[in-house]
Amino acid sequence: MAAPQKAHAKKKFMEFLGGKSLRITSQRQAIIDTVFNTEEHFTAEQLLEWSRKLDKSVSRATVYRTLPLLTESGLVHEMDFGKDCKVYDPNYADHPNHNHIICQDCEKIVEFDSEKIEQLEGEISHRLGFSVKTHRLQITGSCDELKKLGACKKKSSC
Amino acid sequence: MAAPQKAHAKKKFMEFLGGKSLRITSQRQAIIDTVFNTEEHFTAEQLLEWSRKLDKSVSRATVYRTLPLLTESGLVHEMDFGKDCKVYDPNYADHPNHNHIICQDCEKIVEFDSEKIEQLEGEISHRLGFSVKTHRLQITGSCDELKKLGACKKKSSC
DNA sequence: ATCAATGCAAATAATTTGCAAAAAG
DNA sequence: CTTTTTGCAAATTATTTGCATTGAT
Repeated sequence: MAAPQKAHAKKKFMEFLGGKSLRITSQRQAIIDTVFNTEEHFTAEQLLEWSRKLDKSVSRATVYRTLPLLTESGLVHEMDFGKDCKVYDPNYADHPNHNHIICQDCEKIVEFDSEKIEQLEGEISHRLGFSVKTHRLQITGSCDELKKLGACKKKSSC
Repeated sequence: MAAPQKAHAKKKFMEFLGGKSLRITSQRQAIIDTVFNTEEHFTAEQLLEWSRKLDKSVSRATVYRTLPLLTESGLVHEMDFGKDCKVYDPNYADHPNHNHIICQDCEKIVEFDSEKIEQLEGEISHRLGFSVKTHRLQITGSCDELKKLGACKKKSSC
């Protein structure tokens, strides 16, 4: 269950680095291993913390310098959930068009795909004279847990 | 063309303030008049600038203290278009569920409604065990101007 | 050797806040 | 009078950057 997931994405990112003659240092390796070993969204601060478990020498600056590379590669997306800090989503290699639904109470995030919505987006955009490059759909609401148990535990990342 | 639009929204916001026994000072009045007189999205800095044309004494702090009231009332929404600063949208009184399509080059923003998408969102959310509270759909792409003229002028707010 | 990458600490930039003075009810 | 609001300037917070040093190729 903990074995290296997203091996494909990791490899792709290494190639991305190579293509720009950027080096794979031990710090970057730790960051990459962390990113492509989780399905969870994370903040810069969390990534720092997690990466340091693999390599104590990872600094905040290096995390902040690596994040733009990850997003530029398209394998990680920068998200905004209305918090003060940015959140990063490592699941775009598998599901390049996925959407998010977030519980307003516990901040649980569920990802889903919808071809129908995608298609409608395309039609409407075309009608308005746009050709679609990216789309981002976020729904917020209450999750089952809240309805059943009366409350779901709050979380907060930054 | 310049006459007070959104008179209804403005009135609603005044009532919202009254309900919380908050006062309508001259500075707040200038800010409110500005907000409900435009269809455009704006940043805190722009709101400050525009409000000062109505009342020189409006300060940055007051703008920043008034914005949360505007969003709390639901008449203005805080948006995030991946820029460093937040953008505010004053068009939610008329179209409470509208979506955005943004040109990646000139940052032109077009708003649109889609009942079909809304319905799909509801169905999917329900299937995933969520009841929808809000939804936010942003599409980015290239606008006609770019395709026809080869380029559309870039803009940047912050 | 050469050029990229690092950690550190200082710098940014948007937003927030403490406080004493001013204004509203 | 009492309570809210203001402007100012200082504080906060996430993120970025300059620089001298270290590490990869």
